[in-house]
Amino acid sequence: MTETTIKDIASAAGVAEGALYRHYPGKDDLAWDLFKTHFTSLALELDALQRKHPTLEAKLDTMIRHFCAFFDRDRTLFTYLLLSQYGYLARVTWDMPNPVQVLTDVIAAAIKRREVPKGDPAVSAAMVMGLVLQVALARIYGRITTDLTPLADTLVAAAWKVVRR
Amino acid sequence: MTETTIKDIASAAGVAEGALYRHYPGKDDLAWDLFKTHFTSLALELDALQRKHPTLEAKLDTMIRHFCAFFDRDRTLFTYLLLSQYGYLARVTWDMPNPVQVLTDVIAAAIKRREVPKGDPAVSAAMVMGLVLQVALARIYGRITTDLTPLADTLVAAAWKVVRR
Amino acid sequence: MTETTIKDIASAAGVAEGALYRHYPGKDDLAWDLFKTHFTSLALELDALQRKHPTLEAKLDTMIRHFCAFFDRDRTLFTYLLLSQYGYLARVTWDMPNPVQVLTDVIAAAIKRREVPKGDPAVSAAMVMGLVLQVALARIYGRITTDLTPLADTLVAAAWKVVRR
Amino acid sequence: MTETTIKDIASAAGVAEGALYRHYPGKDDLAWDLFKTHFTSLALELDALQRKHPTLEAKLDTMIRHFCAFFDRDRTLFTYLLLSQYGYLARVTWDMPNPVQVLTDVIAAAIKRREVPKGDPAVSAAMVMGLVLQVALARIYGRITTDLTPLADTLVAAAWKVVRR
DNA sequence: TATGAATGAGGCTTCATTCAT
DNA sequence: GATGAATGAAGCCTCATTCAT
Repeated sequence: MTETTIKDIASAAGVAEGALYRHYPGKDDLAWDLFKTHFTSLALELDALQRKHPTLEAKLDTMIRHFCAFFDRDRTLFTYLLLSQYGYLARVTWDMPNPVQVLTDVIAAAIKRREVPKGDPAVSAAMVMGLVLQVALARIYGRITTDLTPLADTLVAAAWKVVRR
Repeated sequence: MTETTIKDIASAAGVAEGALYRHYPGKDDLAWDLFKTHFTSLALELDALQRKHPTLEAKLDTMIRHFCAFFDRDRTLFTYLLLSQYGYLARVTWDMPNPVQVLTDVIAAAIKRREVPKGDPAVSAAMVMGLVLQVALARIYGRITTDLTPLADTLVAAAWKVVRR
Repeated sequence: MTETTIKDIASAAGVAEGALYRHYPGKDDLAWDLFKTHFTSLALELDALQRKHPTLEAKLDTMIRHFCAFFDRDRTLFTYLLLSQYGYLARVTWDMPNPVQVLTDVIAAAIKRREVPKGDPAVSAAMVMGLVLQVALARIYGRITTDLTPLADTLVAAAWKVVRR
Repeated sequence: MTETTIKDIASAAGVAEGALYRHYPGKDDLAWDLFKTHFTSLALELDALQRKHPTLEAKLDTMIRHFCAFFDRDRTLFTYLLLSQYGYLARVTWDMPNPVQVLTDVIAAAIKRREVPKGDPAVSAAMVMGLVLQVALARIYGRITTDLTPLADTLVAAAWKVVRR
């Protein structure tokens, strides 16, 4: 967020501006760290969840519900991640835990074991991701007024249809 | 774009900084006008296209193909719209032509004439929108290497499944 | 006036900005010329008037009445001269016709012919000048609501007392 | 002063440009505050002095001498106040301490107790003010070379004659 | 010769970063 | 270790001046 100043962040954190520089070399590092931490966490959580289920359908179900719950629980953080993603996606490296990658891998595995038909898993993953994120965005901008959790069934069903191609 | 300076914009436009102020009151107005102009155009184009077709399936088909073609033709502009949307979506008023609204209206009409089952058209529209935009984003960030047009069939099929619920 | 732009001046004069540069090398020259012209004129007028009268008392009378009439007739111009004087007084040279100098000379002559007692004529001239100008200023800023002409008697009487020391 | 830049002010104050914005919202506020502070102080000082004396003659005497001393002591500040007054007089409100108002009140009171004849006190105050200020101005522009204090007797005498009408 | 759009230097202001306390 | 005032680079904007039409 370029329109958020260090002063804002510091006072939100309840410390003085200078104190932040004891923990981070600069503003950008701070923001990137914030993004990376939660982006990574989310990926790890999703991955842990999907491992508990054998089929893609069940994996999608648990991951999407987690997403919805996360959104409804901490909208501020989710919004931050969503709105700042464009600034940071370019520096997400391949070795970093990554929600999109988790999704892609899960789909690729399902294709391999013929649970779903062939097709670029990256495309499927993007479609599923978009499905959910855009609904979240619609909620943020008030085009939808329901929380995301009540929509989870709809989203899961849609996602499943999409990956089955 | 906060990281784009007036100087950058001016030199990209081949004029001096001051010249921009003859056309726009300030930087923000310039950026907003740029966004609004193309955002509105896109909505009007999509609307004109959908009117030529009777069924939702055909309407989605033509609109999504238009999207893909737009993306492949002018990636720079599309990227600008996509990346700057978060900053401007909040000031899009209900009377402005709006791609999401076009999609929503089209789906609502299809529900009314029982072409597709009931369901919140705003949610369906968001899902379809997300489907396409996230694939575009994946292309921008290199997770997908194909152009969008070759993926149009896939996207249309996915969108159609999603709206049928 | 630093807060008056060339554009303002041009449109007030009913011409385009560029046209002014055909007559003046620059903005400053224009403003200085405007000041000098009227400043000089005023001095010449005052001088012509004072010559018609033999005594200092009569000279002051006619000059002050002229001042008052000028103020009441063209307040805009007078205000411009008054408010811009500080910016230009420094470049008024000794050979330029100058209202203060006229006043000073007139007083010096009266001292010489013993019409009034000795004393620095520059000080007397300043006092008389101030007497009148500050009342004009009070009028401009609304501390006084009468025009200046009705106050001429008062001003003349005051000025006369002041120069008699 | 439009020709004084923030940089000038800052370096004159021995700080960097940005530091000023911790104390003032903007350049104009800074200049206005500087003016207001000293304008007000002067009024309060003059008022305190005049209260110590019973007659208008004595009040004028002490106030004018104070003026002269102020001028001779801090010519830079006095010049600033004098030259910038035109820009700020318009925003001097009636409830602000004001040297001209002090003078006006003092004269009005003297009229009431019949120390001096009737007449608009605002006009008398303007004349006295002008008397002194114009001599100060003449000093600033070099038309007079004496300091003001040696001229105090002259100024007081002139002022007294003026208010007696 | 007049027009007014374009130029660009220079001013005001913001804010990430530093550093004395 | 924390604070927050000071720093100063860099951005936005204004406007005197130029110049193609």
